[in-house]
Amino acid sequence: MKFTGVVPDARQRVKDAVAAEIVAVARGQLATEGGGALSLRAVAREMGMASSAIYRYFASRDELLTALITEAFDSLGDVAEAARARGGRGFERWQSVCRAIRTWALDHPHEYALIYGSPVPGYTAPPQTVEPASRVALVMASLLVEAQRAGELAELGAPPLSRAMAAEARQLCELAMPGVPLPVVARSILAWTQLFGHISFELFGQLTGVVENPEVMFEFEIATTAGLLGLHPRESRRASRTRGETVAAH
Amino acid sequence: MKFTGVVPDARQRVKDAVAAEIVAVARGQLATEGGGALSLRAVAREMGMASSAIYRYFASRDELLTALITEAFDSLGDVAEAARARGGRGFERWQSVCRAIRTWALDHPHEYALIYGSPVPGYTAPPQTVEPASRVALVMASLLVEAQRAGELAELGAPPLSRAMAAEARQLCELAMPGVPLPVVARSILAWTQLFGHISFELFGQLTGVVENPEVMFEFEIATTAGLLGLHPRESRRASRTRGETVAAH
DNA sequence: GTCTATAAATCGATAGAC
DNA sequence: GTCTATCGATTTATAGAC
Repeated sequence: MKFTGVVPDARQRVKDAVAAEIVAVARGQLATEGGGALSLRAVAREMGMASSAIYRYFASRDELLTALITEAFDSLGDVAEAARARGGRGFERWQSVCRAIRTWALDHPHEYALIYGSPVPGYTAPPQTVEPASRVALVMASLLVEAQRAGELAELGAPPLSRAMAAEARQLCELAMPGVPLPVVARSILAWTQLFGHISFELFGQLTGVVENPEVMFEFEIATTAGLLGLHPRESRRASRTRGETVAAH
Repeated sequence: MKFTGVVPDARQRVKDAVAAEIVAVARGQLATEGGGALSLRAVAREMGMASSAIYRYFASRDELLTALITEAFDSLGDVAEAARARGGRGFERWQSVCRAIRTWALDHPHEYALIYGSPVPGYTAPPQTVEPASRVALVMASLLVEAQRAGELAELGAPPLSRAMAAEARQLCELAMPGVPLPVVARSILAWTQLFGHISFELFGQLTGVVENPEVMFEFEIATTAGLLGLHPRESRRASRTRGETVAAH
């Protein structure tokens, strides 16, 4: 009943389990200390280990931080992909994904702060974090690609993009949103920064005293940015298509 | 030529000057350490003082942090108000203020991170920071109030707000934007979170690999959100007013 | 109002025994 | 693979001399 070689053996599995527990404890300390003050010793203390033992699993504090960051991005990516999978079509799916992202952020405020807040001073994220970090954005991009294919994107009647902006949009279109009209690509970046702008403001306390109920505001923002993209709720899609809506943009 | 009593005397002026220098040195250290790791001793070391001497000026680390935060908010508030003063009218002034805010952020990335990034763990901002923090938002609100008065706001033809969103907008309207139509008030919050969402993403590195030239993107976003508010560039104002533009919301 | 000295902690990382 | 011990640093904050 023992395996060696290709199959990870028991030794390796135990090692992985301990590493996972270290990350879990570190994640818990994120709440009280913040990412910048993450301490290997404190993690070891909480686990009842000697601080030096941690170095068998993570070569440095930065490496543990990297594990935390990729874990957070992957957790958010999972949630976004799950919301896409069960989110219906068109506007409803867009709404479902946006809500899922916000809910994840509210449920994991410190992990959100770690990946979308101020960068940890003295730490630079290694290239391995790029792929997990891009998952959420790719989910949103895929929604627009599929909506376009399904004919669910209303004509925008938007003013033409500036030459420079068109170049930006073209690049991103080829990279992640093939087939989507350039004005929609351009606006999708706006929707993206808007979405996370709201969440950051809500989570970091900038909305207190300004907005009574951030969720109400969030729903309004989802609907408005979706409208900017030509993603309309089912019942009003035909109406808005014939209206020929436009918004001035250089 | 000496005054005492109501007028701050020389002694007090010297004290204020030293306090200002402490804040200035601390501001410099923000760059390398980040707000969470701000150290009174490091400030004292750089100034050639004993660490204990700092306590004559700031009772604790948190108090120095508060000074840093209010200073940053005031600095940004000054810049925004100056941009409003010399920014022309309508769309051009909106553009001027948005650009000024972004420029300030790019010029003061660590102060921006301090006030708009992840909250410093274990620190809660005292009430005195609220007023400086609200200055930027009030500048943007005042632009809309004046544009409305001057008849520079195009009719939106926007879908009606949900009941809850209308209540939010009404409250904010009475608080900061009297006379501005509720749909514009609602969208102004969207524009606000969008603006800072872009800046945070740009500054915190979320745009790398996605947007080649963030400034191009920013200009597009300014134009688009301004359009959402009914603030159009001068030459196209009449055209867009007759188009009766709409965007689905709710 | 600035200094020295000190208390009582914290930290990352390494060496070497077992 | 975990331990003890250690190096060399860091920190906030206070006490008390001058």
